[in-house]
Amino acid sequence: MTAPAPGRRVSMADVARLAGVSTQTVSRVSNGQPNVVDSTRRQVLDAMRTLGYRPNSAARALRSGRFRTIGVILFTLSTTGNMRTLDAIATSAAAEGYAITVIPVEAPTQDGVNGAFTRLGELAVDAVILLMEVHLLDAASVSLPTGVPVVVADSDAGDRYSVVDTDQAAGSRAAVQHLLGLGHDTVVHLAGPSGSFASQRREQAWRQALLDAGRPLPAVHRGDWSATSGYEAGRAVARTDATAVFAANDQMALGLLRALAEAGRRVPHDVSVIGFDDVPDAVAYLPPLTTVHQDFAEVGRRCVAGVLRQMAEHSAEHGTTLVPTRLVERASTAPPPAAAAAAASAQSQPTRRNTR
Amino acid sequence: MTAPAPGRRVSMADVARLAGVSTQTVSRVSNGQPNVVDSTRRQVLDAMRTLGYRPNSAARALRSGRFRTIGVILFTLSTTGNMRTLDAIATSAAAEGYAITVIPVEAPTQDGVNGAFTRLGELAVDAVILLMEVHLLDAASVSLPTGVPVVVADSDAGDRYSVVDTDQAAGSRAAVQHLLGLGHDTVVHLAGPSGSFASQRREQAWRQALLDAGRPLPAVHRGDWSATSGYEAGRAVARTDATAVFAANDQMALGLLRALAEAGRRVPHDVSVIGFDDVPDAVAYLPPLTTVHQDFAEVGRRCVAGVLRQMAEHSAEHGTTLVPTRLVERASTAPPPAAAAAAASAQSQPTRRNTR
DNA sequence: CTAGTCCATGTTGACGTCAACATCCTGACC
DNA sequence: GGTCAGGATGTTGACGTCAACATGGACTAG
Repeated sequence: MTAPAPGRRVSMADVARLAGVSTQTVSRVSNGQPNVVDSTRRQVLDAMRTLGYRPNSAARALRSGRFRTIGVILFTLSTTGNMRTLDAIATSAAAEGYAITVIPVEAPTQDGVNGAFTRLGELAVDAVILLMEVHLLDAASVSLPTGVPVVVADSDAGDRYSVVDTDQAAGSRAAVQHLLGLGHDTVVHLAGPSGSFASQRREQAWRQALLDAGRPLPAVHRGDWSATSGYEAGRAVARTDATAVFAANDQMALGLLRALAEAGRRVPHDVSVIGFDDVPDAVAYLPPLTTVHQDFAEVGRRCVAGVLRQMAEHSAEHGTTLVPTRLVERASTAPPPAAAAAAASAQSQPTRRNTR
Repeated sequence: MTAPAPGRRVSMADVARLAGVSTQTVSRVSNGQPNVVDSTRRQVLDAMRTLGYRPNSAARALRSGRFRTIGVILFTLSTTGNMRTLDAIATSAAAEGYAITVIPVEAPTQDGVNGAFTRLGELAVDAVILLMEVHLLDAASVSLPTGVPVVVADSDAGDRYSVVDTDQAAGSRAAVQHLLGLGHDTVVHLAGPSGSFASQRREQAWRQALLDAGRPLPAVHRGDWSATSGYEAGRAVARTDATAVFAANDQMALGLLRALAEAGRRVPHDVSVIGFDDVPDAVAYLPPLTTVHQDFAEVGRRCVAGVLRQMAEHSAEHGTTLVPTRLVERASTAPPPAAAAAAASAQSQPTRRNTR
C-alpha cells in the first residue's frame, strides 16, 4: 500500500509513490517548475491532494539555508506605535512570502535584551527588525549575529544600522508652528521620558522651533507616555498661564485634556492642545484632538523592504529613512484668548502676535 | 586550517574540527547532556565561542519533527484585545521556549482565511492559536491540518475546538447589575457589530440581566467598536431620557462620552456610562470610565498552556475555558438624577427604584 | 537512415543534527 | 594478571528537500 505510516507527516516520497513518479518530479511540481508534462503534473497534484501533502519547511530551510522568516524584536506590543508597526510588518512580509516571528524582550533591561539576542541566535530567522531604541541595544553585551540583515525602527543609530523612523523633527516643528501661526506667544511642551530617543527628538525640535521663531522657552513638563502621567503634568500646566501645549504623544494629551477640564480651563478656548501619533481614538477625545499623524504602516513597510533589500544585495547598508508626518487639525487648537478677543474687537487688525 | 568557508554558517563539524572531537560530542555539549568530561566540554565550549557557533534550527527541526514554534492567526493587531492577548501569548510562549509566528489574514473574508490556512500548511509551526471569531473559520473551505493542536480565543466553538475566552456574560451581568444597584430604572445598551460573537454575548447577557431584574428592555443602539461609531450612537442616546448606558467596549464609550458632553448631558450626574475592556486610557477619560476589566494576559497564557498540553498529551481536547472579569469602578457611574434628588431631599427613604 | 538536440524524468548526494549503536579506555575485583 | 563493567567518545545513517548530473526517448535535419 501507499499509505504512509500513521503519525508521520506525508513526505514527497509518499506522494511520489502514489503518483508513480520520482520525488524529484514531485519537487518540481511543488515548486511550480515548468518542465513537467501536464499529465504528470496532474497525477502528482492529485496524489498531493489525496494524501494532504504539505512541504516540510524544516527540510526546505535546511536545504536552502533560508527560512523565509523575519524576526521582530520588541519590548512590548502594548504601545500604539509598536502594535501598528508590527501589523504593517506582518502584512507586507506576508505579501512577500515571509513569515514573522515575534521575539518579546521580557524587560527593557540589559538582561532582557541579552536574553532575546541569545534566543535569536537559535531562531529560524533570515533577518531581524528591531522595534526598540538603540541605546538599549548598545548596553547589550551580546552583539547581533553577523551576516544577518538588520533594520532598526525608532532609533538614532543610522551610522551603524539601517534605520527607519518617523520624521519626529518635522512633525514636532509642524505642531509648534501650527500653534504659533494661530497667534500663541509660545508653546509649552509635555515631553516623554527622557530616556526615549523619540521623546528627545520631539523635545529638541520643539525647542529649536521656538528658538527659530524668537519665542520664549518655557520649562519642560515631563511624563512617561501614559495618560496618567499626562494628567499629572496637566494639573501643573493648569496652574500656569500657558495658552498652548504640545504633548509628545496622544495618550498624554488625553490625560492633559482631563486635567484641564477639571481645572475649568476650556480647550481650545483657553488652552490649545496638540498631540503626536494620531491614535484612532483621538478623533473622539473631548474635544477631538489636533495631532501629528504618524504613518506607522509606512514605517513597517519600509522596514520589511529594507531587510529584503539587504538580503537580496547581500549588503549591510546603513543610513536613516525618514517617513513624513502629517498635521491633522481637529478641535483642540484655536487662537489664544487674547488674540481671539482682539480679533473680535478689531477684525481688521492682524493678530500675528500678542503679549500677555 | 579550521576556518569554515566564508559565507557558510558555522556548523557542528567546524566546531568539532577545532575542538578535536566528533560532531556527536559537540551535539552532546550543545544539548547539555551529562556524559562528557569537563575538560572536553570546556574545549568544545571554547571552540563554539571562538567560531560563534549557533545550532541550526532547521536541521534540528528536521531531525526532531518539532519547530518549537506556535502560529497565531489573526485578522488585525489593531484592536486592544488582540494586541494584548498576543503580547501575553508571546511572553508565555517564550517562557516555555517557544517562538511565535504571526499569520495575518489580509481581510476578514473567506478568501483571506483560506489564504492564511493554506500558508499555515507550509509554515513551521507545531500548534495554532486562532485569535478570531469562529464563524469565519466555518466559512473557510480549507480545514485545519489534522494533527495540529488548535486553541481558539474569542469564540463559541467549544464543542469542536478548545476555546479560551473572557467570561463575557458574567462581565456584562456585573455591569448591568452595578447600574441597577445604583438605582437606575433600566440600562441602555450600546452594542458592538451584530456579526461579532463577543458582541452577541454581551448583548444577550445585558438583555437577560434586565429580564431577570424585571426591568423594561430599551431598544439596542449599535456601533462597530470604534469611538466614532460610539459618538454617532451617543448623539442618538443623548436625545432620549436614558440615565444609564452600558457600552460594549471602552472605545465606543469614549465616543459616547463626547456625544453626551456635547449635548450638555453631564456624566455621571445626568447619565451613567459603563464600558467593557478596561483599556489603559480608560482611567484618563472624561470622566474616568467605570468599566469591566478583561484579563487579556490570562487569556493569552491559557491559550499557550492549552496548546502545550495538547502537544504533550497528544490529544485534541475541546471545551471552553472562561477567564473571569472584574468590575472597575471609576467616575462615570452614579445614582440617577431622580434617585440622587430623592436621596438628597429625604435621606432616610430608600431609593432602590424610581420611575420616570 | 543516422547523428544530434531537446526535454521529461530519474538518481545521487548533501544540507546539519542527533539517536542508536560501536568502540575504546580506565579501573576494580578476583 | 586477567576479566569485566561502565562511562566517554566515535561512527553511521536518517530526517525531507532539491541542485546537479545522468538517462533515455522523441523529433529534426542532412
